[in-house]
Amino acid sequence: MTTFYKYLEVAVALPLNQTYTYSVPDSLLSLISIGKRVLVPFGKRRISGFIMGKGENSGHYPIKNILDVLDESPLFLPDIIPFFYWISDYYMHPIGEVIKSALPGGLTLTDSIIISITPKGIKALDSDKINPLEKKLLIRLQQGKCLLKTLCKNIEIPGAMIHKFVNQGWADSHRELHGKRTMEKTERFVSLIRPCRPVHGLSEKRKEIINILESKKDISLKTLKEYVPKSGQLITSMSKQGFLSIFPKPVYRDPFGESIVPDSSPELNQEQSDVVSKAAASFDKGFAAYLLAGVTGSGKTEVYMRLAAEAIAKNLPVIILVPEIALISQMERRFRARFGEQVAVLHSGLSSGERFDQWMRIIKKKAPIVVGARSAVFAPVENPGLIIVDEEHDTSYKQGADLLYNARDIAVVRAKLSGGIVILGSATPSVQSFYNVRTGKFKELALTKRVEKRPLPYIQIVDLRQTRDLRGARRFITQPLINAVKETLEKKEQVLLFLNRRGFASFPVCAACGESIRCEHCDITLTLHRLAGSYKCHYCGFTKNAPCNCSVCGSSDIKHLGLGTEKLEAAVKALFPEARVARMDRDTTTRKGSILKILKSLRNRAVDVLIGTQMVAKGHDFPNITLVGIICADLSLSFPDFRAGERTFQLLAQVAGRAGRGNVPGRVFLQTYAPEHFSIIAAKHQDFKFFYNTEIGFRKALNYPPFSRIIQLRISGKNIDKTRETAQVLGRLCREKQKKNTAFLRNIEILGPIEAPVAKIANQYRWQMLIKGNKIKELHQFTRQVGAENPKVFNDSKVKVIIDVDPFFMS
DNA sequence: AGCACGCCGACT
DNA sequence: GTCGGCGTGCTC
Repeated sequence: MTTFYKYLEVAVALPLNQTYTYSVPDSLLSLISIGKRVLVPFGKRRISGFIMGKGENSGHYPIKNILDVLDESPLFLPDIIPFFYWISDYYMHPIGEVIKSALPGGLTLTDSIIISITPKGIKALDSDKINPLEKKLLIRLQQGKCLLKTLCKNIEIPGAMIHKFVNQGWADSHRELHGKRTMEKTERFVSLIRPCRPVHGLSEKRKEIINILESKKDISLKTLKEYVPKSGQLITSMSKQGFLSIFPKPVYRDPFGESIVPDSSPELNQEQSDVVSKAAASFDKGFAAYLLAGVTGSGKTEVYMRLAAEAIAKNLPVIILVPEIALISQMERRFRARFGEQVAVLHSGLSSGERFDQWMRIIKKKAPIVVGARSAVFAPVENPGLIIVDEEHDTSYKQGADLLYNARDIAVVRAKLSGGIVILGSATPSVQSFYNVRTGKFKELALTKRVEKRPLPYIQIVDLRQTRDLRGARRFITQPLINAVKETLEKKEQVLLFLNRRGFASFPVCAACGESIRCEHCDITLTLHRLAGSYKCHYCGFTKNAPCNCSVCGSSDIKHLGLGTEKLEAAVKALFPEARVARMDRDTTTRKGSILKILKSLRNRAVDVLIGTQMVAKGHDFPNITLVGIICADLSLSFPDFRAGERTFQLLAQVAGRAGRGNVPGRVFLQTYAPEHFSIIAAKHQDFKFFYNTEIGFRKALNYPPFSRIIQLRISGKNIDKTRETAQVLGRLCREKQKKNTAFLRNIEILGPIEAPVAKIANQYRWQMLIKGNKIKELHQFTRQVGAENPKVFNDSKVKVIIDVDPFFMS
């Protein structure tokens, strides 16, 4: 693998749209290979960069030597580099930052300036010629050296004064590297140095230790101490006496807490084996994309596992993407039961060390199957032969910060680049993916039958408009639902109540003056969390003690309008005092393992009624739930986003699918103010095709995706006027650019700029603009040109402009 | 991103 | 007159 490149092409993790050429000193030549990090001089700094390949000495500028090679083995393989460049190009994101986002975190290092005091500075402290500010700085420095950045932030001292100190010789400034050089974990191990015969004459404890060490090559100090209690002191002294040695040894961090009983593959039904054989037939035959539309409970996971088995039998690595951690652990358990040690996992629930270890296991080809969250699309397998994206419609595949990629979309790209096959699975496919089936881009695979022939639940729509006048709890839990809950509880079966909003009340309003209680940093009302005794902002996290008086008129008479899961919980407890109620939302599941705890108590029948937000909608297996109540189906329908209908349908269909997964058929009550809305009707009939056919008509009429493509520009800044101004300038620049080019004028539509639906979040004023067109290439070209011609607008430190290609959330 | 260079306002 | 603000430009 070693590559004797004299010159290297290096990508640095900075917002720069190019790579840089470095030369390699002879001493480091043998250490070079693509995918390793190198430490390079960059301007006055030293930073880490990634080796992308062979560089050229063009002779146009002097080339610097790299300073060091930071990795023993590469972090990525050459085959993934075209994928990185594709992403950098498509999402208009600097290549170095793309790689940084793709790799496990904590690997980039930079150096920063350290300031320390000199003897001359200490002497100056005694002088009476210094002013109080200077004294303050000297006293701080006397306590120890300090980062320049921290110094400026913590003590309010102008940076210039620090420079003056350095010039006067009172302080010294030098650079130190930050970040870990290696992420390997070591533990202290003990081994015997020389045989200690005879052992008689030694104490019992010594004999015991020697016996253990003789039977093993080495043993971790921790384990040895467990075998021989209270031996810590003794081991140390034995090592000092030269009997044994204590040394650090790299250990592998095991993220799999418990071992799992192996399973064997069950018999597939006809449909499942058809799907498997159809997809498996295209292994080794180049790129192919499939949409696997399978109703809930149709055994998609088993299909995934069979295909994975076929792939690794052909030596093709497999990646399985699952939208979130709670579901990953389910998927992971099933894959590990089948494939054991061949499975690696990658998700944010791992510690950074565990994550790194899994990464290295994959790259060293010890685990051909990777199960993980969206970032696992970057898993360092070589030329993946099969990529599976489970619940492909799920919005959490879209990364919301930094590099704004959609893992589902780039999974298709990665499969294409590696000539593998990709399978997108869902019970409620996205409009985009099904459109790709209709246009022949994807092939359709279908699972229409539930395994063990479980019937689909019966879904009844309850029109909330008829019950509007009722007061109290019955206002949002209607009589038919109350009756059904009662019946279900009497039969000792379990109930799931779904409400997609957490907290107690989302709209606290003053009864005296009508003013609502608002966030101090966002343009939004606060939500009362009664259990926590506070009002919380769901956008920035701001909290305020509750109860509190109206900030405008001082009245203490606050009405708590708006419904959340906490209020629902209180209402259920009032209506069914003997029922055992549990709530599952972000507030009750912050601690690690709390989701599993709730699921466990549900399985053990320690809970009768589960109340939850969309967290409960996602694929969890609730075997004893026979009744699902959807408290308000319309909450997601009113979002100012063209995908609101799609999300609503998906959410409702998924929640309804939670009912009756055991042997008992389920019932669903779907409460809504819009019973005639097609998303609701489609959800009632669990009819994806009906939903699609209606929705696609609207998309076409309004020229929304999948018929068009969108690039969103998000403008945000602390200053209300400057932000508005930048947004408007940007709008004008885009329109002027458009006018100069007939193709742009014909093919591109510019919408906005407008103020974002939530105009301020965390003290940032927000504007947005859409660039819409039928060809993504043209949108890229247009946006890139506008960006290149107006770098000042796009790189302003006061007002940030974010480019989001294929935006998911329009608010 | 961070760091240096360079050009205008309020202080010794 | 200088110190120090931050706009502009560059990093192999």
